Amino acid sequence: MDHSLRIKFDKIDRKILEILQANAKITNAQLSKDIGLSPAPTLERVKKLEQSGIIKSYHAKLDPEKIGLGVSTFVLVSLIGHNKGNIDAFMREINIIPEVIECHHITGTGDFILKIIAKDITSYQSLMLEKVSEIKEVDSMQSMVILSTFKDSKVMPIPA
Amino acid sequence: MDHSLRIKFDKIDRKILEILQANAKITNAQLSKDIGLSPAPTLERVKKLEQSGIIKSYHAKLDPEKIGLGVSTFVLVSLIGHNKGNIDAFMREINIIPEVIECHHITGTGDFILKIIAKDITSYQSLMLEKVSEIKEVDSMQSMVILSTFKDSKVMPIPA
DNA sequence: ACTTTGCACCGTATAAAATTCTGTAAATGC
DNA sequence: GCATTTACAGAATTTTATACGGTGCAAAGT
Repeated sequence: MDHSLRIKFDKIDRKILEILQANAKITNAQLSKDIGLSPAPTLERVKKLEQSGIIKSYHAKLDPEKIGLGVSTFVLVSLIGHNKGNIDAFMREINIIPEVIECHHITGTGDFILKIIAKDITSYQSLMLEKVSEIKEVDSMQSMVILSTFKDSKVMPIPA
Repeated sequence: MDHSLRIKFDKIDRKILEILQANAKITNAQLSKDIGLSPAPTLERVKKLEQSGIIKSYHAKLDPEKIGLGVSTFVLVSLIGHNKGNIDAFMREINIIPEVIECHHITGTGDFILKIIAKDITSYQSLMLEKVSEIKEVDSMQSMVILSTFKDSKVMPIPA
């Protein structure tokens, strides 16, 4: 059974999605020009894409450096047990740490991969020691510090 | 020398940034209410944050499943050489692959970590075989398939 | 201590944008 | 072929963003 309801969208919708991923602040008038429709049906399509959940939300992207966030990392985490209870407990703890931006359950080496952002190495260290490694379900961790980011695209390629 | 020009912003600006990260589509009127100012200076602050580069851009977040993107992965990549020429060549190749959403240079096990998104396992496989592993600077790769995503916050914590 | 300057704010007016409404044409189903 | 539905355009309306003018406060200088 397929829970993720397949909503259909055509070539025009795809173009709308591409444009809004790259630039959410475009006016409806400009968007309508770009896709070759009048404003009314353009807006109608956007609303439909929002209501159907294809467009989930809109976000401002900030410059981490300029807001004083100098350290970003990926952390591979192994749990002591792999049962659902442990995973749920871990998730709950992770969710209340704002510095943990992402948390994915993965195959391979570890069990989870986290993306963490902090002010500097010092605050990163205390975050890890006092918060993350204090979670009792956590067995081992391996940090990968981001030296530089070459690509950080907010535009997903939409299959035909 | 500090290239990342430290722009100063106060408590109100911080609140604006938090709100716009979580919801970029908020109206200026509502935003002004939330922060306790009138619309005019609120807009002024937002514009300043945009011009200073603290706010880089605005993006629509889509539901990957609903646009037919069922497979997301992190890939650790080691290069054959670690000199600048090799890294630049690798970056150029990576940049033209739309399925590679992110590319970070990291410390630790590998040299790079990529985030890749694809339609299904089949298309992921052919992407990896025909595009990524064809890049001649690539030595080894290790894929971690995302089974599920528990947290994907677009809100960074802003240090005081 | 007083003045001056500059900045951040507010209320209002204007311009632009989003949204709604109405009618029309094309596509779909019977 | 006719009825029904869907998607569209153009115009009217409402909402929102933006620009302007004036006010108070705080910091800097005298």
